[in-house]
Amino acid sequence: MFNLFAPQVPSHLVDGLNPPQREAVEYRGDAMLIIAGAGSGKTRVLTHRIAGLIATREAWPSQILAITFTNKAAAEMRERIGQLLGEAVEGMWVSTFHSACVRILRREAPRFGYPQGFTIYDAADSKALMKQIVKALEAESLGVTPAAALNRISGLKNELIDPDGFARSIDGSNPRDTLILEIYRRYQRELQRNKAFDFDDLISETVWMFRSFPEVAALYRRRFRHVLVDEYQDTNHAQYALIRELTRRTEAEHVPADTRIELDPDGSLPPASLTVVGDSDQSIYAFRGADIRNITEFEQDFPGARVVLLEQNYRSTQNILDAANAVIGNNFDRREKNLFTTAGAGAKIVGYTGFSAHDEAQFIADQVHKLRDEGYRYGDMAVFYRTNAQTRALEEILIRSAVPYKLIGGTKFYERAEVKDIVAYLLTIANPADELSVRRIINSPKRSIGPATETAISNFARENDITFREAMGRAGELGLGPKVTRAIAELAEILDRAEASIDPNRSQGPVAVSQLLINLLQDIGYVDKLRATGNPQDEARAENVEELVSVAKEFDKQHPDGILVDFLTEVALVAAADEIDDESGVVSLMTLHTAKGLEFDVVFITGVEEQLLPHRMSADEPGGLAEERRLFYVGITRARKLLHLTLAMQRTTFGESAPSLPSRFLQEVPDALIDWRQPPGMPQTRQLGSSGFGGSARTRESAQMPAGRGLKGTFKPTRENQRFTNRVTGAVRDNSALELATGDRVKHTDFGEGTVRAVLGAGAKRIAEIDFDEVGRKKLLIKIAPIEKL
DNA sequence: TATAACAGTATTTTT
DNA sequence: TACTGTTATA
Repeated sequence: MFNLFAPQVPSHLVDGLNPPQREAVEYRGDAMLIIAGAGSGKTRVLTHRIAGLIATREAWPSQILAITFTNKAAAEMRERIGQLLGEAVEGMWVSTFHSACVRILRREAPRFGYPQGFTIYDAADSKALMKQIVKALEAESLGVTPAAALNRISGLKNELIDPDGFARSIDGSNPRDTLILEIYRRYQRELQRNKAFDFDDLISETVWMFRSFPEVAALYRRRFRHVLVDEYQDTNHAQYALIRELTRRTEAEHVPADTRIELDPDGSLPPASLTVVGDSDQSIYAFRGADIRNITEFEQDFPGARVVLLEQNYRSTQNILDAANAVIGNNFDRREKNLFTTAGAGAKIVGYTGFSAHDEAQFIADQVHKLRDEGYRYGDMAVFYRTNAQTRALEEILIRSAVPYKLIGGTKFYERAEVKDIVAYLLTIANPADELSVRRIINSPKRSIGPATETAISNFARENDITFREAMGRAGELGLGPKVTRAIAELAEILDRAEASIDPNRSQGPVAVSQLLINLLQDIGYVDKLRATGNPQDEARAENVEELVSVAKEFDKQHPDGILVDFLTEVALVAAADEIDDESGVVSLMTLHTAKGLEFDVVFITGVEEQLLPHRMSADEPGGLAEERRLFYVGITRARKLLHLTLAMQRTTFGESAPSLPSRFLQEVPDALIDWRQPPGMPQTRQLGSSGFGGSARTRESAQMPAGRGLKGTFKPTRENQRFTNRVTGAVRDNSALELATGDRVKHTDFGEGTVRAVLGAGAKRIAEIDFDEVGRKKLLIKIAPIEKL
């Protein structure tokens, strides 16, 4: 037997670890699977393991590739390793799958006929492209929408099935499949023509590249001797294949000549060591092609792999863990695992049923204020929801209640039209072949270049076998009117100038990204035109554009040698969770998916209702319900000290209000663990059943709750519902002129009459603290509160 | 070509 | 509700 343990990992890297954690840090071998329950200290194990490899000189930093789920997690891991080693580590790759692949692809781009500045299409870009194709093929009449086609193609790419492979797998008798195939072919052709990759391509094309160029793969295999992958349960087949390619043995014929690593007797380069960390119970991305088998079959895939189980939880109280264990225990077909802690029972889980989504939100706002008074910071609290649509009511109430918050994800900064416009300019400059981006900017700001003109340019380009962008440079030959010709020529010149200014061979050296952006904005007059309208929305847009300039400035500061494509890569790959700023003292709002990997002292899981959690759409997907349950489990296990489960009796979708039922998952949480501030179900119903809502504890695997004694039948918006004291609406009014003083009596549209206790802040941010006669103390933003002085 | 008005449809989750 | 796409009109 070889010595499978490290030559003395320094004690400060293993002290204080429990035995399995310690094993995970010290084990040496080709493959290790760390099954890490929620909160079991896996980040610690991973960072200590990497630091150990470097400290013992078993590996140079540059021989390490660590894959995380978000860029933020990557940055944190890098920093923690630096702290453990007492110095910053250079040359180590810590990044997401996508970032790592972009890096490789850009470096190797010339080998497969792509420019280094190739464009990365985000979901919206892909959709725009797909819309054109679907329209051209009239596919919609056959029931193939752009979204459906993209979904299908994404699935294929995740499975590493290219158009030819797909062609082989279908029998041709299914017209729908034949159509999808044609769409897939055209879609890839367009991407190729635009010199662009979509998100899925980043992974799959890297795999293809490695397979087509074994000598290139060998370079990376030689370099990365230790590969570590976090959140392994959420890897899809393409990502799995990528890992396999990287950790494969390199045959002697492909081993680079100048290799200084010790080779095996047959001249081959032994495989790199692989460490993966994951938890099947937290797999929530099956819809995106994540394949749980990657983790469940790891031991077959990598014979001799060591498996380490981390079950001790260092995050949550026992009550929270009991709830989590009970819920996830309802998923059959899983490896038994029970989280435990020595932290003590802790507070009970708080339950609350609102009359409406606004009412639910009001409870959260009140609770946030109360907990803040008890010493929790805003930044230690988070609100989770299943769908982004739920944010509306939450935001309305939080604003009105003066709760500082930040939406994580959702309609992101980079998805705003004006920001996309400017980014499209930069994309055009980096990759003139990207016609999608050129077309996006050609008439924005308005230049009187309409569809007819665009077609003319496009035709001219085709006839002369040049790109759309090149055709613009020959505007004079298009035979268009003088005004339009000048507009096109002018834009082409602006772009030429911008391209020239970042030419690395330029005598003064290339201009910084932020300077490029500033010059460009000057040239096109984008901001000025927005400001000129006097429309407050356009003012907000102008501010967003300026925000982008600050982002570029910050980028220049962080990466003094960074070039435009680096900036664009960063922009293309920002993840929702990357936005979280730990220092800012505000409550975080995010989806349950975004919450993965994070933790907060205080957590609110909202909308714990049938049709929402589990979501209605999951009902007819195989395994959908189990995945929803894992999502709920992920949410529960984010909480360190205090967990809230909230729901509403009725919820508005599409502007239509409909009654909702408590989630079946609520029944899975032992009654004794929940302190219901406002239980679901009617008072009468409550006396009948033990768990507080209609029906037995029997859980059906259908989307509907047992109808018999469910709320649906008994619920009427009448007298019975009077017990919902906070019947909150989203009402606001402009109250900026209202002067309030302590002791004033006021009347609020939702809360009734009350007495002002205190007025805090100044100007637009004045906040009144009011004791309402019926519903207790509330904080309100005076500017928009629907109150009047009595 | 640009804009306004209207009708129809869509919300699951995301790198 | 809110956004997108289509159509009518300036």
